[in-house]
Amino acid sequence: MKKWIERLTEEMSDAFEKAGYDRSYGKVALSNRPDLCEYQCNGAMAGAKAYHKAPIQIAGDVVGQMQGSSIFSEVEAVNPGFINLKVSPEFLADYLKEMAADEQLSVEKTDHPKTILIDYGGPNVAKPLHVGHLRSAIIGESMKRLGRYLGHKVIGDVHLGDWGLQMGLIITELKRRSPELVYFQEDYEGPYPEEAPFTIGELEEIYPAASARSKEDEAYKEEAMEATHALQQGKPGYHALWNHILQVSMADLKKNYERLQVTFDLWKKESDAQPYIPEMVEYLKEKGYAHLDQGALVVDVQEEGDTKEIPPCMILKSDGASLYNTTDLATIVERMKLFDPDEILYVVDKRQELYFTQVFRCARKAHLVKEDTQLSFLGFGTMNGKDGKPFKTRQGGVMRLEELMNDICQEMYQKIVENRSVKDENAQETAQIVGLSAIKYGDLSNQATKDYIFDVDRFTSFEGDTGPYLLYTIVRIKSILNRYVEEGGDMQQGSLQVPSCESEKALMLELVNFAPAVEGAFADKAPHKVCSYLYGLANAFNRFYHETKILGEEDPKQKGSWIQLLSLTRRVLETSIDLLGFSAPERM
RNA sequence: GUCGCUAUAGCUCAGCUGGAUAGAGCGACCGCCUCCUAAGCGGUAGGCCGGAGGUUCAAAUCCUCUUAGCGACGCCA
Repeated sequence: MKKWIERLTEEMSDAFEKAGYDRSYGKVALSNRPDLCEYQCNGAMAGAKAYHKAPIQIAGDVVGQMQGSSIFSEVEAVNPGFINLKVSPEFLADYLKEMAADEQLSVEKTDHPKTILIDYGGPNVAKPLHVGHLRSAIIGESMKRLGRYLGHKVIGDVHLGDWGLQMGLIITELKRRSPELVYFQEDYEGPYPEEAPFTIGELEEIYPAASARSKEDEAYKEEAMEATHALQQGKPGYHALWNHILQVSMADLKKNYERLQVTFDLWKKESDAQPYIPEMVEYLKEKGYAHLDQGALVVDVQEEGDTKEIPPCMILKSDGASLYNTTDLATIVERMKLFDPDEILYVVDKRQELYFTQVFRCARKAHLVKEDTQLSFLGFGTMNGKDGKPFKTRQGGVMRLEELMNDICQEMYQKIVENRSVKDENAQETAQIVGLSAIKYGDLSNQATKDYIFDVDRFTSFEGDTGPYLLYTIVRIKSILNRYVEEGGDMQQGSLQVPSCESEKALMLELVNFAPAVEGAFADKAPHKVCSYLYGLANAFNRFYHETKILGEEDPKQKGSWIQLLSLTRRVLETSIDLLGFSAPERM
């Protein structure tokens, strides 16, 4: 079905054409003066120069062609040359009926489905998730859902960091604490125990301890580097330990991501890309893409037209060791081989932008990807505390994700309990749902690319532009619809009618904007566009709600129409929050 | 130093493919629960859109310069 705004524009373009002007001037846009009109067309002013006529004259000519339009009920030319439009109520109601009948709520699936691989995890094993991982997970998850809704094949990859010095550090610290373990005995030939010699809690304590020690003790650091190397060479005892670390850590990560309603299709890790490195390096050398510079193997990525110097992309360090770049490039090779994606999207901290520019250029230059494979970067800003500095715990340490979620959900629980007169057995569960909406909406409603202030008080205050407000709106609708059914109403009955009042029409006009909001959000990699749409829709509904006694309506036709409108509103709201990555409870 | 990002109401943020009177939320103030959840709704006050030039019939939006904050800039990831 043809998009709403396209239909309006088509009607307007026809009028321009009939009046003797180019139809390209007929572009219709949402009004920025809602007090005057619903939609507007500014084409008359744009065309004034080309036709050497006063804008108002052109506007008048066009308006003259639009009498009896079935799409617009009011058309008016005003100075200096605006064309103000109001949509015909019948046309609006008909469109919404189509929308309600459409599984996809009038969002068309793309004609050109792409395979898109999104990299939006990036946690390191053995380190707990902290708030730094929050944005990547939340934004990436939303992009994944948006892409799928639009018909793309989207693959989410957590891309675990499991291959750096951190592993050597943990092994070294374990050895220091429990040298008697079989993993450290040179003459031991296995088999190694099934059970890990540590819990996730211990692991999380071991890593920071090791990291701190390595900074003070040079010999210790040396040992850790050797352990890292030995692990990478496949030393059996270390490999067995690495496996334990991975298993224990992944189980914990999965639990945490699940709580965030963030799911990955792939749990690939840096180590998976390692086998691709030797061949890739050989290829880069052989084809002449890479050369030695100051002892390191690099690929030049400077391009004409650059306003600044882009340092070469380093493939191997001067000591011959691989580094992050190597792994990232090898990961691209691996992904191309396994999934042949049309696009790889990295959702990472924006400070890595230059780095990824280098990697992308290198991959493209060396033809590690196809000519038309897009490599894209969604760089997000820092999540700051109220003081404008990176978010910390009260003690000044790094805030663990689990801790943050517990705090917020606890806060939510208090509010729910305070608000309920009757005891709600599901209060804890509801608190989790509402808490998650607060966190996710709080994050996503800000532009991804900017730093933002995560103000716990604000997000837990539940007023205004927040996740809980949206959930509250949905719960309200659910409650009315449930009662309607309880009272013997039939949800299948009833047909949308022409709006009965101004606030109802406003609500209907909001509903129509669902498709462009979703499409725009995905195209611009900007989930906050869904948020602002959602907030506008919730506002429009609440206004309508306050003016209308839905269940008390005497006229069955009118009541049935409103029920249909509520049902559609609910679907749009619930679909939208699902695209953002959270859901609504039954009651709150 | 070079390059990039940011600057909009007291606070937190939208708006930036140029259009009419720059919008929300919070906070402040004033109203609204015999009625489907008041975690709601309506209203008032609050702005040289960092500054200066320029392009244009029209600039928060585009261009140049400038100030301030943040960030990135080969052997970390």
